[in-house]
Amino acid sequence: MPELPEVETVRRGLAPVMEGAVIDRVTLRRPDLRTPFPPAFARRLTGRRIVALGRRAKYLLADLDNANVLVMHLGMSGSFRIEAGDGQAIAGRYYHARSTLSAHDHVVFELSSGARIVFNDPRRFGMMDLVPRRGLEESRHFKEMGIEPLGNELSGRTIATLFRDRVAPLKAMLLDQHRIAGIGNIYACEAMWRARLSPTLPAGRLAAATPAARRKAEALAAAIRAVLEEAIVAGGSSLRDHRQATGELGMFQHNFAVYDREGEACSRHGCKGIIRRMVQSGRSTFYCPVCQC
DNA sequence: AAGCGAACCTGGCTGC
DNA sequence: TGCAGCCAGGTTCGCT
Repeated sequence: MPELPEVETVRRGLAPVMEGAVIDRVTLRRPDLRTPFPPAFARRLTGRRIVALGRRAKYLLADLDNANVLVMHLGMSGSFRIEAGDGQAIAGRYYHARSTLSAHDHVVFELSSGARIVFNDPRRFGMMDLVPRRGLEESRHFKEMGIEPLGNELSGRTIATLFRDRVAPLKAMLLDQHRIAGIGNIYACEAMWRARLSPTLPAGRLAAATPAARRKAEALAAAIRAVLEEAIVAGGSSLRDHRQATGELGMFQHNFAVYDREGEACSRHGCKGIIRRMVQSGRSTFYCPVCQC
């Protein structure tokens, strides 16, 4: 499911009920997700107050009052849902009533606010870990992680530096979390279309010392920033199963220019192209063969 | 070392 | 209706 905009949407949904709440009880309904839960995971969380809920790339970070951070990743199919007692408002809003847990509800957090937070993940590519706040940046999840695309670092110059001498296709570089972190298959396709760049362009070409290359790198940086920001405003993209933690659907899928639109007309003004699908490093790439060159 | 492909796991959809 | 095959928003490992 979730790329940066979906994770940010989930964070914004969870923050009002999690921040300031104490974790009364944690239930693990299986021993692992993609990786095992760390030792004594539930016990170490119990009784802790959640100070803040943050995000780094596609990771959610719950800061705890004992200087540890609960690190969570949604993988491909992970989602959170917020439940409350019947008719009980939390932080001024109503949530779904408590439901019977289903087979893929793997983790349940019961909070002092009365909220119950359920993590569901059919494919179990998600992950949870507990890491000391000091040294978080050096932990295995974040040590090699690339820049935050909505932060100040992203620019044409940065892209040129990150892609210099790389011969791999642009699409593969955008998916490489060690360079820019948070972009996934949908937003890589959408950003390349917005910047009118070919997915097969050797990424290093954007680092050439020519005005044209500089313009392309700037266009790509602007496109990445714009598409991620617009998607966040729309509550992310709901394809099969992504929902916001509040249960609402994201709406950005209606704004896709290329993703999952094979065979449709390119929507760029004046372009007569037909959207095509190709496979790059095992993933579908959607693009317009006419205006992305 | 960089760049691929495969693997992890389940469910939904398509076509026979 | 049943079943095989393919595809899916991510990450990591292992092979060239």
